[in-house]
Amino acid sequence: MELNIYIELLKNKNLKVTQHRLEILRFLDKNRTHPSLEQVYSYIKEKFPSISKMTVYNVIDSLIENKIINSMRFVNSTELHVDFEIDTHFHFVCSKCGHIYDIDSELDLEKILKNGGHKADDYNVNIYGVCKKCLKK
Amino acid sequence: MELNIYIELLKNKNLKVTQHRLEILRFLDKNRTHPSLEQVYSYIKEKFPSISKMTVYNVIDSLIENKIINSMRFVNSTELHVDFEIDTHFHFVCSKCGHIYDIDSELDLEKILKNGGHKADDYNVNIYGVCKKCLKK
DNA sequence: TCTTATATTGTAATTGTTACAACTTGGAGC
DNA sequence: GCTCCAAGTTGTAACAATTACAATATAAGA
Ligand SMILES: [Mn+2]
Ligand SMILES: [Mn+2]
Ligand SMILES: [Zn+2]
Ligand SMILES: [Zn+2]
Repeated sequence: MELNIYIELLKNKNLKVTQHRLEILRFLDKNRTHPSLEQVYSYIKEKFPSISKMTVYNVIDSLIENKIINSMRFVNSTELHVDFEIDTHFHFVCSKCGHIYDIDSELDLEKILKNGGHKADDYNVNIYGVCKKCLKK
Repeated sequence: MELNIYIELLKNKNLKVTQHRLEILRFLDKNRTHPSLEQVYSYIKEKFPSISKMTVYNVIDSLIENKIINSMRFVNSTELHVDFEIDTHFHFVCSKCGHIYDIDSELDLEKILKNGGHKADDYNVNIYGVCKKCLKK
């Protein structure tokens, strides 16, 4: 059963395996649209009508903190967005349709931070513009 | 008089030259620390004690919209930050001291978006980690 | 100086996030 | 399985960032 994937992700980080965490992980895995917390909450509420929004915040926090998922903010949005994909990639945000595209690319941090002395853990690259689809209209 | 620089920036975009806009521009030019709106408001209130926070939002909005200044959000902060510098560069955010460093680098958008069909206007690169100074402690 | 489009203001509403304390539950050890 | 406790969940309330809006004031062109 595929749920085992998520169970392992959690166990590897010594996180308790709860129904909420499993369902949120599954949702994020199947929906790679970079949903906001509100969107995660809307979805999860259908499965667990009595779930608290605080639980969504808590679950997401623990997943981010343990690097099981990624998070990002965009200039034009006031809320945190999350991404099941943790491997390095960029994002393209369309100002017309709002869609957030994955862009397969990565930074050469070594080169960029050359002799600057800073130690990087992570990064986000957000590109803003008009997407292919919207350009065709 | 140096204020002329800011007056021209505004006139070139057909924006009215107001004391508030001038003072906010001067503040951002002299303080390249990527302040949040709250920080801009705190400062400007000393010069214009009766200024409304809404004016700060309006001024900043108009400056961003007209590409006179830049704006960005960081995953660990809930508020918009602004930057007088509009030329392309990256940012490094220290998780210890919170300082936001400018990193002199740029993306090769052509290469990154190759045949993807999207049209980019702008981008933000945020790198997270521990800065030089904090590493020395 | 007059006029008008634009900017400012204050207030209130909305939205996103955090704090906290009481209650519940997963899973380790028996 | 049963017991126990650390970790997770819940609800509520506070707080913070942002937006909406309508009334008033002002910059700048005629
Ligand atoms: Mn992604
Ligand atoms: Mn900068
Ligand atoms: Zn689009
Ligand atoms: Zn630091």
